[in-house]
Amino acid sequence: MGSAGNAMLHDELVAHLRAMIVDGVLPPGTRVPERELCAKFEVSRTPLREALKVLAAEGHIALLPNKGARVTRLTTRDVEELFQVSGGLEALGGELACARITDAEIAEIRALHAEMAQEHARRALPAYYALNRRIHEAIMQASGNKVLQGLYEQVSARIRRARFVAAMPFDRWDQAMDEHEGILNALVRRDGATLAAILKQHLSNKSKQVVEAGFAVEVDAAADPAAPRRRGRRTPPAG
Amino acid sequence: MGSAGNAMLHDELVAHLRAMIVDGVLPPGTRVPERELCAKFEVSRTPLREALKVLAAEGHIALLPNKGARVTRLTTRDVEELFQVSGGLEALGGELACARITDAEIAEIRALHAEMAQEHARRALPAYYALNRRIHEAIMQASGNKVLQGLYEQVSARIRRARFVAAMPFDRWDQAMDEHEGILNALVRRDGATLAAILKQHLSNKSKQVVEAGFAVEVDAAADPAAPRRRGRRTPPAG
DNA sequence: ATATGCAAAAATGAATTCAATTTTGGAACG
DNA sequence: CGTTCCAAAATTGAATTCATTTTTGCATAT
Repeated sequence: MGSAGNAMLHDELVAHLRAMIVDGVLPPGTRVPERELCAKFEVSRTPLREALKVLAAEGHIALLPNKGARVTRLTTRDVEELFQVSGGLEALGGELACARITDAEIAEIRALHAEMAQEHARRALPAYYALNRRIHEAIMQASGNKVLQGLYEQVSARIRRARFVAAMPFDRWDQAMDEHEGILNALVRRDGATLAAILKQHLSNKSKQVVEAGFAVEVDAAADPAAPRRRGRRTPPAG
Repeated sequence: MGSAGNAMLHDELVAHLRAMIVDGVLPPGTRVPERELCAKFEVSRTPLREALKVLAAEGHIALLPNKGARVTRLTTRDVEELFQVSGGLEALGGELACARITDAEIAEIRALHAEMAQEHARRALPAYYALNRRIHEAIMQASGNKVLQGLYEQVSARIRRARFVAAMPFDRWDQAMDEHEGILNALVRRDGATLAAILKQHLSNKSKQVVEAGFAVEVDAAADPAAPRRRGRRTPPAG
């Protein structure tokens, strides 16, 4: 058997493949090399194909009949729609959270917020993003609604696939930090309506920034299926 | 081959199974008889199991390791959470719809509303429900956000699985109709904030009603897995 | 030299086969 | 009479096999 045991197989496979897509190991537009992955994971095609169906249902890959699986490419419209939905989900989550969040949970978020402010001050973007994500997830957690958390995670993963980490103008970054001050404030005051409004605006602003930045800065050109391929042609003669 | 041709197989299978679950042909808690369904649909286990994985990812069935698939049972908490999320999604959809809905679309919704009022007046619950659903879907459609529509459809399907059609007190029914008057009004005025608020309240009220009514009135007792089974015991001797 | 056509190779979709776990039926025992 | 244990049957999870479609490589014709 494989070195990792076999107690999971299907679920692990789905999670692993999803991570590969979300983290950009399989860039948007790439064909999913079924046989390679089978070899890599040391499983047969059956569980792998089951995993592909699930990921297709989640919107991460497209299944073209008789033409294999491709990592879906996000259009500008997709990104805008996803951010809109994320805004709605986070607004709801924030509102619910205000009604039931504990002081301990707030303290934890406050600590994350302080850490994030530090990273903002030293212009450490990846660290800032990691903490930013943890804050938003903590608020969702505090909503107490598992269904909501699940959908948010789904939408978040789809958004995260567009790796727009690179471009973040300083003025926009400062603005985002200000918005987060407002988020923490509203949370402390348990002001659900205000928190919801700020979160929605926050996501809307983020959407604008991402779209304006092009949001696809780090796709691998080699993975572009639109690139023309030569067929049955050798290297041109040198002399 | 089968009488239905084979151009679809997988997708059709998923849709068909999902419909069977949502429509209550496979009641909550029932084991999904894999072999029977294979015979019924005239397919092998491979595509059927792929469909089961997808439905599991959508939350319609639970996959117990080595113990088969079961149609998920909705707890009271599940219902409350699903209605909360649905309220959030519909609020967002209504808000977006107000910003872009056309007069023609409003006219169509107004017509549906009038029809629904008729059914309300004559106390025809199933017809009322059908029109009610079409109205909510039309608003979502008018939002212009495909991602939102998809998630709403997913959540809606999960809610619809609890068939609570039976119990609807008249006073609550009248109240729901009033709320729908408000919905139509806000839509005509393109008042997104108000529409969002009404929709959220509408769904919250519906949730309360459904939970209070028990929301599981028509589950088949024979499908209850909690029922104790006898093992290796014959009928007791009569004399 | 380029374009067209055809056969070989590869990839996909689904059925079948195989191994392992769980459930069932009944026999032995207390 | 009830309980426990074990073997047989059924069910599940995964690998392999088979048929079909698509893609590729090369030969041929214009």
